[in-house]
Parts: sequence; C-alpha cells; structure tokens
Amino acid sequence: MRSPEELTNLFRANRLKVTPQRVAVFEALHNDHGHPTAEIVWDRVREAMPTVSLRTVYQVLNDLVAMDEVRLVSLGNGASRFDSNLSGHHHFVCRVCERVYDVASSQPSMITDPNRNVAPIQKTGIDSATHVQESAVHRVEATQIIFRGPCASCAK
Amino acid sequence: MRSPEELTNLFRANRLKVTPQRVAVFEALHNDHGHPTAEIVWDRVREAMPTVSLRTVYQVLNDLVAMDEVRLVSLGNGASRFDSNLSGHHHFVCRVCERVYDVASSQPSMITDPNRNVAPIQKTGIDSATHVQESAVHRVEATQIIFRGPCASCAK
DNA sequence: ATTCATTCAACAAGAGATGTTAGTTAACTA
DNA sequence: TAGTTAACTAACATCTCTTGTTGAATGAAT
Repeated sequence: MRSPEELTNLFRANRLKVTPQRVAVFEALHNDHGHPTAEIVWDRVREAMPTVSLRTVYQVLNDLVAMDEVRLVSLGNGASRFDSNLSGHHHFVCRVCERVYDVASSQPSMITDPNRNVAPIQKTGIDSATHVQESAVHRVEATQIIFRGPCASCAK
Repeated sequence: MRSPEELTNLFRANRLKVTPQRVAVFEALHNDHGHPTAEIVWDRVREAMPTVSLRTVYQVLNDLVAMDEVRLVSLGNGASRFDSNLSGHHHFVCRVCERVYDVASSQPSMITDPNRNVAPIQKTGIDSATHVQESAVHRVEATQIIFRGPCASCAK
C-alpha cells in the first residue's frame, strides 16, 4: 500500500480532510502487513490515540477501500479483513488457527517461512489478466483464490 | 448431490430420523441446482409445507454440510449459500446482479450459455489434489476460486 | 406401544456493520 | 487569521444473518 504521506496527499486531492484519526489508520495499516479486521486496526490505532471510535475506523477503512488503496477480503469466517497488500496474491486460511497467509500468485510451488506470511502452492496459472472476453461471456475482473487446510504451525 | 432417497438412507444410517421436514429440504435442494441461501430453501420448502420454521431449515442444511452432502459457500456478500453441486468447481459472482454461476474446473477457456450456469475461464490448472506436501508447508485441503465481474446478462 | 429425537413457536442474543443525532472540534481556504 | 464546514465523538438504534433456549407437542424408529 501507499505510505501514509502518499495517502495524505491522496486524501487532500480528493478533498478529504487529513485528520489525525485518518493518519493514525494509515500508519496502523502501513505497519501491519497482516490481514487485520476493523477491530484489530482499531486496537492498533488506540494505542496512540485512545479516544478514536470504532465507527471512525470503519469509515476510514471504507474510504480506503473505495479508493482502492486497501482491499476488502471476506474469507467466510468472522469479520471482514482489510488487506493492505495490493499486489496480485491469494490467501491460505488455516482451518485450525484461522490465521491468514499470503500466497504469491504466479509463483509455482513455492515454500516460504510461515512467519513471513507466504504459503506454498503448486500451480498458479490463473491470472485475472488472462481471461477471455467474448460477447456471450462473463468478463472476469477479479480472481480471488482461497486455499484452506492446516498451516505449517498447526499441522503438528 | 445425492437423491432424496439416498439422503434418506444416509440419515437413517446416521441414526437421524427421517422427518417430512428433512425430506422436504432434500427435495428442495435436489430440484434446485443454483446456490440458494437458507431463506430461499425455506421458501421452496414452505410451498409444500407451510409450517416449517427457518430454524429447522438451517438445522437440516447444517446437518447436510456436516455430512459433506452440501457445500457451504460464503461469497462475501450477504447470506451464506448452500451448494448442492459437489463436483470440483468454482464460482463466478456478478458484481451487478449478484447472481452466482458455476465455473467448471479443469476446463480451459470455455464458454457456456449463462442460463446453464457455467462461466468461462481460461486456465484452471489448480486442483486440490496436486498441491505439494512437505514438512514446513501449509497443506492445501481445499481450493476455492471466486471470479468477479459483470456477467453476460449484465454486461450490456 | 414406548421412547426419544425432532419440531415448532416465540423468543433472545450475538456478531458484524452501518445509520442517526447532536454537539464539539479542528482542517482547510480565502 | 477567521470563517466555513467536514469530521469526530458518544451514545444510541438498527439491520442482517445465524444460532441458542425453552417448553410443549409430535411422530419415527424399534
């Protein structure tokens, strides 16, 4: 995602005021490359600014999603998550601990340290750019892949 | 999915009573190859049995999911959907009308009539059976792919 | 015929997210 | 610097989806 400074400029360019609350959310997201829920972002923000309301955090996050600076990820279980990683990638969800790992797309069969939040897959030939477009066809604008199973930490 | 008769036997085999309500849900699912929500199933069931409660429908559906006779699909928007198509396939969700289409997996770049509920994709090299299993690796047990965009009917 | 799961009804409740209102603050900009 | 007005907070309410509860009635299975 963009840096807090860049987001600041972007908000100004969109005639949105750059308030300390908004900047605090920018920074919380910038320092967290996980997949936080709104509540988790709220917790982070409150460390520096104890009076922010959850309502405001939701608002800022939604603004960022609307601007396509943050991606909304619904994984089927529990709250929606906000993904500041905008590069094309997918997700592995552990069915035990529910942690979410990033899966780099177009990177065949690769392993990485689970602590670095990347999960292995074997083939990733699917890319949103490569889908056909014809008249009687559904046009694919986005492709979301969710892998599920026990993660390395939970497998044993 | 299995026929109502087969599900009846399965329920008996699991010591679950075969009640008219349960059979009605079996039949509603059998006659609907879409992706109904619990409420939609409820509506169908009530046509033949007006007094069934939504609670009961949820219970039966959850039983079927637990038995892996029906698949629970969360697509991020609105209520969960119950998918009676157990063959390996994925989904295309129209961002306009919110309709859900099946996408046959391992069927490269194919088009089908939208009315037959199949959406085209170009490459489907990913299959849950082909993922690596190593020590420091997340084991992929299931792969879920969601394509999004305007469907053929909504594209114009 | 008996048992015990199942169902119903009518609730409550919980999670997640958003809407509302009114009063206050503070960013922008002129 | 001052004025305008968006943004924030607080404390609510509301909504959707889903599950829990309780007690009474039903009816499948043996």
